[in-house]
Amino acid sequence: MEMTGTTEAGLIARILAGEKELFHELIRPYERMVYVTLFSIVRNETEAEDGAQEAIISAYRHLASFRGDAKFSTWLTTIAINEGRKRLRRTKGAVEDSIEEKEESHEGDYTPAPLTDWREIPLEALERKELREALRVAVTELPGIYRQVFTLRDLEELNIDETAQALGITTGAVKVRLHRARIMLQKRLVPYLKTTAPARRRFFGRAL
DNA sequence: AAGAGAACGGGCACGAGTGC
DNA sequence: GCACTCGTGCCCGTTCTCTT
Repeated sequence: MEMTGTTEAGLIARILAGEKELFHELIRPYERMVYVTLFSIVRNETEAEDGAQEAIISAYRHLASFRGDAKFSTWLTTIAINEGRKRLRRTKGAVEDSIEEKEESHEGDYTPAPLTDWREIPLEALERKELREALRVAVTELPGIYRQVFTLRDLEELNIDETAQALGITTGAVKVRLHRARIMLQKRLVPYLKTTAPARRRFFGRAL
């Protein structure tokens, strides 16, 4: 997922200079990240796929406005988050940030077909299929503010600062939300983790 | 290779805000 | 007034980087 700054900056410059076909090369390493970010907000696969497409198109259209102050991935994540919030407002007809609320409508819509991305979580230690499924469900059921931080930080592996920038919150808030998200997940997954202590330690650290 | 300092991340205590 | 949620500030441990 990492690209060197020079290569990335060079690609962007060439795209802006007219080599539009290079945009695919620029965006490819981040496609999965955009989708997972969208999914963490809308919690609906179809909406996440559509939103990811829209976010990528939006990134292309607004590429000239990328100043390079932050990493491209952070900028792209912000676009994905905004797209997700827009879709959430549209589908719910509710106020912004209603993602914190219990989302009855989406819970009804949600189909639990496995996300490919979940197999790539640092869960090689979590051998049991049922545990992986339980974790996926547990994360899906986290309150929105915690789910977003957990997704960006622990699944997308953004650092604290990038996560804070993407969500428009302080680094302190990121740390606390992440800590609390892990504790919530821990409580939900205790029955599944009893026999996988090493995995528990690796994934949840001292929270367990 | 070893030590020093910086950077980063985790976690706790505390206070503010909110709903009952 | 109390319980609960949330964010801020601070401290501590770990990892990384630089210097000798």
